[in-house]
Amino acid sequence: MRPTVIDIAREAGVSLATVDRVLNARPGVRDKTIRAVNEAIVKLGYVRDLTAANLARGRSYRVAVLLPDTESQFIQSLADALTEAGSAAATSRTELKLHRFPAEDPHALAAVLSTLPDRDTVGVALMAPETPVVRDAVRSLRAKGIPVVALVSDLPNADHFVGIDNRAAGRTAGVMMGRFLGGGPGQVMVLGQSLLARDMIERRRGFDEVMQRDFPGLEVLQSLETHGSPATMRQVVAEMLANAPHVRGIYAMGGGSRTLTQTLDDMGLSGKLTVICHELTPHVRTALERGSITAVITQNTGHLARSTLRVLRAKADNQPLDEGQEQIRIEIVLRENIPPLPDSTRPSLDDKVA
Amino acid sequence: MRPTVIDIAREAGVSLATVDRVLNARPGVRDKTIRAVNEAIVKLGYVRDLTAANLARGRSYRVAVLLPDTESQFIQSLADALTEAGSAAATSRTELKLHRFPAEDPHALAAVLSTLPDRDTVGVALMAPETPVVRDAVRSLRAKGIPVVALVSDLPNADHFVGIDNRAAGRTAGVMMGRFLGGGPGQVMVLGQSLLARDMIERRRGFDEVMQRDFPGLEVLQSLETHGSPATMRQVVAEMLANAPHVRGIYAMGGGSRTLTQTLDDMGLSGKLTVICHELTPHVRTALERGSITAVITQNTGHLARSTLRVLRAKADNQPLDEGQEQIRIEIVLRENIPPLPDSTRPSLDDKVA
DNA sequence: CGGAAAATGAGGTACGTTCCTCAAAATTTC
DNA sequence: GAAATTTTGAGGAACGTACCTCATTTTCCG
Repeated sequence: MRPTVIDIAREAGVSLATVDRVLNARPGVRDKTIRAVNEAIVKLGYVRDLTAANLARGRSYRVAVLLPDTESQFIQSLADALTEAGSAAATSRTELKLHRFPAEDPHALAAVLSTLPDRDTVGVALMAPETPVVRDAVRSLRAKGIPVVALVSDLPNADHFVGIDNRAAGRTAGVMMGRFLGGGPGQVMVLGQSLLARDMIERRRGFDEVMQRDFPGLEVLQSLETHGSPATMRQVVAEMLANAPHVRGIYAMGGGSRTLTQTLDDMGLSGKLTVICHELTPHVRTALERGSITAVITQNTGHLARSTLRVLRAKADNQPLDEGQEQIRIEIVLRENIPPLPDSTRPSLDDKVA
Repeated sequence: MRPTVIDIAREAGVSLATVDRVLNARPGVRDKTIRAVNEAIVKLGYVRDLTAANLARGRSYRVAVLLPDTESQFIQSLADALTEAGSAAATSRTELKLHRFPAEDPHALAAVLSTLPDRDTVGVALMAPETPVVRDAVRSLRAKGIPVVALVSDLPNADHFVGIDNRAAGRTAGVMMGRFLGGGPGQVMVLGQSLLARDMIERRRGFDEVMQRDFPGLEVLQSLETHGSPATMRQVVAEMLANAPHVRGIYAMGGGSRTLTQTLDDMGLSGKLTVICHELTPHVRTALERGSITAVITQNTGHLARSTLRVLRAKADNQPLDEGQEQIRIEIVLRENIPPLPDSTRPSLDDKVA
């Protein structure tokens, strides 16, 4: 059997109360006694049973996640993943509340944030651009002792960032583009919804870095902003393709992949260009299968969601993180390694619904 | 507050004992009563507190993992990951025992397996080739109600497989090779330690599939077996390169990447060929950075380890799996997206060691 | 309708920890 | 060495669930 606090008390020759004081760093214990207890802990290899501890503490983790209400498949998929991770975590005293806020209204966001402390929320995850309002709201939460996690797009004053290294993601897109085009010659188009968000800037920087250094034979054209509007996208792409006769690749840094592939389809260019984009949404999946998108740089929303919960819980408990586990991978998806949609086919030992 | 069994009892108008019988599927309750309880559960949104349940059950998960004692960096990294995952899981009543067995001696393996039931092990994970001895051992464990998980290389009679889809991995390697070589012309060499293990066979199959279908301009040479011996590897590669003048790419399906890059270095070919291999070991990492390996298809050992534990626990509890989470990704690593080695740099709310 | 069988209730103990109170012992201070 | 202070001990209640026993009620069957 695993040793319990009682074993520690016996081994250290002290009472249970004292062991408890040491374990929970409560005052009123002599150094000498603390040492004795710690030695017993080491000697017996005691490991605190967190499930029992949480039960006794009556601790439960109320966590809030705030996402913009943009109608993007990626955000939708992230929201779904969060909801699922939340309900899976319900069995372990964790409760996740998902809020959506109007993307263009930072004040609405701030308003939601300010109500959280009342409902004893132990942590907040936030996907939002870095505006002064957001920055202040984050600061104020942290001042109240509530940890804040930045989701997908980093916020420098958050406690932790859950998402990929976007600079590296841009570099990865760069190598793929460069190698797939055989190093040149040719031109490459770069598209982005908005060139202001931190993640876009970093992707572009990483992409350029690699293209300049490793593929000087390829000319990277100026970034085009599409503002999330299908019409703009269509117009901008058509114009560019008309003016730049040697375009062989397109790097779509974020969003709008649906409109992009449709535009290319309409122009009869589908499959003729090397197209690299971000986020493996359902639509991008089929585009990959059809061959109208060549490669996708993506981050797994399930992983993002679970990591968010784990990190918030760890922060709430002031426990260290398993950095390796929280490192969100930059995944490269080609037609040949599209992750299968989950479905289980294995026989089980026993099929009763427990 | 979250509803508890007591609330359910009150709501359903039955006693606590009855609720308990329903929750734990014990006999002696009328259908009508079962229905009433379940309605109360739904109505109040009751979620069983697993931490309390496990505590009450006195349940603890003793899990055994068996790895061959091969001195491969991949296996070493897997062993490390398992040990780490094991100690992280210790706080939640899980105990992992790691066994190593002589790779060429299936009987030693069987011997270890047969001792496990005595020590009330609730599940076993196993990385081993599919021999008759192993097959029987697995069958016998399952007959005793102990779930068995196949690690890295699949065993058809296991309860679950933790690892990547090796056929898809081979296909992925194929597309990368094909595209990086611009579709041809040229020759591609394929190396494997042993062409008998299930994972190797599947990788080869996937690779060929893609090469034949999508890159007919590239000639894939016959697979070469290296048997894990550096000398053989060296000889085989040298011979092949001498006989096949148009080799532009090498696909190393498993193991021996260290010897391979060294051989290429010695021959002055480093960086001149497109080399794709498997598993991001420390050595492969540096080879990627130096440019002597072009791309790596890998599976994350941390993920493998954690998934193994989660799956075994779920199987032991007869609970459903989160298929999405247990899906091990086929990761593509290039020089530009090498995952950073973990190190934390964020400021924390508070630095005390809790 | 009576008796047997099945279903339910009441109550208790246990899991390993937290956190509390109050008393007793040890140590420090003057 | 007595008083003040600090440290320690003993014990108990609680967290939410599991699982046990024994008594009581309800239902079923002939």
